[in-house]
Amino acid sequence: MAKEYNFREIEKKWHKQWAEKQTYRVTEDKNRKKYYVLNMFPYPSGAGLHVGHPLGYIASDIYARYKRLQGFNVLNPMGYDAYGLPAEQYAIKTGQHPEKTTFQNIDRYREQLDKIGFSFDWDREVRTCTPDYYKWTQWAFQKMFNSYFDEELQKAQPIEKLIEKFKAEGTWPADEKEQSDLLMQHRIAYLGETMVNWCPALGTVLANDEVVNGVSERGGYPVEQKKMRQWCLRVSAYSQRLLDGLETIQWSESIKETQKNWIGRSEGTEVQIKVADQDVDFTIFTTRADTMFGVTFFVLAPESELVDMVTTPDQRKAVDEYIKYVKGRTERERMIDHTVTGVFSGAYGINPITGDKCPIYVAEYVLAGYGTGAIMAVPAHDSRDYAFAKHFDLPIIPLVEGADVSEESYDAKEGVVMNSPISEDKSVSYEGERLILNGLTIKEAIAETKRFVKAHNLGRVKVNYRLRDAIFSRQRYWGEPFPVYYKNGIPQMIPEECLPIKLPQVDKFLPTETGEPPLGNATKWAWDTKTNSVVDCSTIDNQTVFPIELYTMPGFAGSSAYYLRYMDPHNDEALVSDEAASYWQNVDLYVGGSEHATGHLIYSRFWNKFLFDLGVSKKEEPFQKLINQGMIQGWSSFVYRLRNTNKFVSFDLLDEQYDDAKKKSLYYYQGVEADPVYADISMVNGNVLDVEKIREWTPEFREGEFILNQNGQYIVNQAIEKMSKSKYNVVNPDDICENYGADTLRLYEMFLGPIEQSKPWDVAGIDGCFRFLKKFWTLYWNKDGSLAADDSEPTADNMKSLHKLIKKVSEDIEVFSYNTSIPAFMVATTELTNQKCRSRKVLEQLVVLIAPFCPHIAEELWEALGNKTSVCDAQWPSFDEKYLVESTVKMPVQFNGKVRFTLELPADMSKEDVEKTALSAPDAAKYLEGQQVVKTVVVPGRIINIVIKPL
RNA sequence: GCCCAGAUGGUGGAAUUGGUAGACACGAGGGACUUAAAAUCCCUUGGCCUAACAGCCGUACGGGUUCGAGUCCCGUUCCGGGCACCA
Repeated sequence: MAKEYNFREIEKKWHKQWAEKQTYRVTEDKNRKKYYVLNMFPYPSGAGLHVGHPLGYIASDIYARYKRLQGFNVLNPMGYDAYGLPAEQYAIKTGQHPEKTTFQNIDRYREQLDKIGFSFDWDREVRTCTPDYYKWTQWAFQKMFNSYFDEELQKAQPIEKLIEKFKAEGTWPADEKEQSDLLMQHRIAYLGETMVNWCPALGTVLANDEVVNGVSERGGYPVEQKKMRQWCLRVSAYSQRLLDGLETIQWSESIKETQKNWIGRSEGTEVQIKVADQDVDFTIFTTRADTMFGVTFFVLAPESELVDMVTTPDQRKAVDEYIKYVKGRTERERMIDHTVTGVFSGAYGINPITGDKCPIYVAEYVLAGYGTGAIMAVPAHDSRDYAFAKHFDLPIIPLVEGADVSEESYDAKEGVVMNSPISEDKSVSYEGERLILNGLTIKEAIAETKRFVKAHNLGRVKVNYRLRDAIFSRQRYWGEPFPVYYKNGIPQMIPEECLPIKLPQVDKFLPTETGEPPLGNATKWAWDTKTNSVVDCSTIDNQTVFPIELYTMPGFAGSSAYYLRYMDPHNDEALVSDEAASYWQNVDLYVGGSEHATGHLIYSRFWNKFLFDLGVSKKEEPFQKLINQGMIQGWSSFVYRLRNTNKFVSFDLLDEQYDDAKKKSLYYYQGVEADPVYADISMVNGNVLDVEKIREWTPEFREGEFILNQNGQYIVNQAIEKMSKSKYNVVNPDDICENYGADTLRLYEMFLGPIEQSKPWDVAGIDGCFRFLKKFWTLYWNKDGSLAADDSEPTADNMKSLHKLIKKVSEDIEVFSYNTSIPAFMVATTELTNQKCRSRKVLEQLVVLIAPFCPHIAEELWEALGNKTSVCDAQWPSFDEKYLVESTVKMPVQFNGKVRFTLELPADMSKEDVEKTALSAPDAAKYLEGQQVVKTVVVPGRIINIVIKPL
């Protein structure tokens, strides 16, 4: 009786053994080299894991196991990003405490994860919502509060140093409030009056990366601009370091590019502009200093305080009206609608280069938050200035030879400069020198203008960044509370030794009736400075008892330094001990979705750089190598209901019409429009709906009438979409584990395609992987159920098959090309089966090779082969080229009446031997027969080209 | 508009990095075993032409370099991603 591949028993057995023997426990071991593998930890949602989640976990698990087999001490932890909006919204709806639902979800996640056989060290699990974890989030915030960014040193320094500096300068104010206000302008975590993205529907502010196309990323609600006092993190101070760091890490080019765009460095020039007939001047920022001769007007941002200063009395009314109009527009409107608007301020600015007086306008196309909020307009060479000039009928002066600006501006930075100046009297002389750019290329002209402006003190060279400070306050309940109380409106830090300050209980999770954040509902939320403890709000006297901050921290707070906590998760003295941080350094391999490119991956880098400045983190960059796993999409199924009826029509009976306005197809049945309704994929087989099953699903279907096609089937329409509960296209990994086993699931998820690519889940192919594992299993057993391995020496063919595989798999794993290893496994297994390989040596190494991919079957076979230890502690086989290469003819080609062919030979052969071997190789003989050797060329390595012609 | 990454059978995708394009898998078709089904195994499967052998064409399109191009260079088209009144 052949031994059956009973994956259920095998997997159960090894899950138990791994847990009992703590196979995946890791400790710092100075004698071994470390390797740190990390997945972006999941938010435990109520829907549980779907097959898309484990994709990255499996990929990193394979790598972690591979590294361990290579002798590295591998840290591969897992935890939960447990604070988040969905739990809070669920709490608002049901009254259930978010902690309860979050912990339930975590248990469910853990159960699902355990089934897949990951090598996580669960002793190191972290949850961002537990006090022993968020103590260190609060601690880091306080450190940021007590630090400033020293521009010269380009690093964070204690705020005390700045106070000393102010005292030495004599600029340190006596008043406590003034002191606080002054320091606020420098602290890395600071309280600022800023324009924020306010989302009324969610009742909270959002960070820039949480707003997409003017609506909230979550829920798609409108977002408006509002001025609020908020906690902010001075991320912008680190712009240059965030940019420079990208050069030192191995991330995909596209993510690096995204971050570069987000940071948005632009090198330019700031120039002082005097306002004519007024005692005011202002600064403009430009990257095109070469176009100073083409300036025909200036523009101020409507929000700029300069507007008020320069506006002349007769234009006051018009300007005020315009500002009112701008304020009435939402972020969204400004984004979509680019019609030209603006108003003349009545004032004129003097171009310091030409001496010309140019009108100053106020227009919303200039943004207050970037540069200086004021620009010089060069309509000939900037499309926005061009549109504005055309609209207000302002002059356009072309400055580039051959550029035609009659229809549109010439924005390119290529060409030769002219009209600069038009004539000598159009160029102001400074200390006897005039700026002359004619004949220079644009790039040369920029450099020359910079030099001129600097030399004559007209302005300065300036680098601007688009990256804004992160808004760090949220008007929510389910987040980290700030360790801050207010004394006469001045924020004070709760003493470090009192941390963590725990999230208070509330009876309602909504904002209070007076519009305060949900923490306003807490009755015990005041700080007593005498006892250093949280006390009842009713005792607030603003003498010794003060109100505590009502805001909570945003989602990225807890996820910004979690990788450091995994190094030393139970330490209550420090975020991470110096020993642990020194040993583990930083994450070697980080795996997660690319959707975090401008969120978590920026904040985390910022946070780590700050901790690096403090000496807590030992590496400037937290994640050395980053792999972005693609999304696994689901197949959504639609049935079509005739409008205003309860009739459902088979998809193939519908007439399709494309609607240009809506950019989608509409469907009709006998002239009646049919609307798509999601059907759960479990009710669909291929594209045929199980009508009986869907009737059991919901009442609307139970009563429904189903109009079938002529084959008596109901056909559904299918589309590939993101896997989501609401689209009823979720495939649960538990079902796959149940029917095929975790090893097949692991293998199949990798086989689906390149790890970085998004691809639809398609169960059809899973049988192939399952069949392979059965075949692999069969290789190890005789027909009677006994082990097939013996002590026979492997044949040359055995070694060739094995080493071909070792080479391929080792190379593939290094570059995360697992999907191409799997065919290699299949081929090798077939070859060894055909060779009737029984050699224990070969079979053992084969088990080790598959162990990272399919740990359960590997453990079982490893044990069956007589090993007492786990296959995890085996050694990764090394590849030896000598088994691979005999001489093989690569490719004969004909040209010019000659034939050239290439032989592949072992690498360590001498040049003479290569020639001799090549000419006498059996493969070559058939080509050489009756031919004359014209010339041989040995290509470096082991390729030889032999040119021959007929005798 | 600017920047980045892509395009190979019916499908997912291979191709030792310039050397026999289409590995492996799915799907499809045919066959074996079986009373039947499932499972398993074998064969065929880029296109055209052909009874077959053979032959020709094929890696989005157009050029180029090379003895040789899916791979390198130039141009075009299309799809995906990022940024976007950022001066």
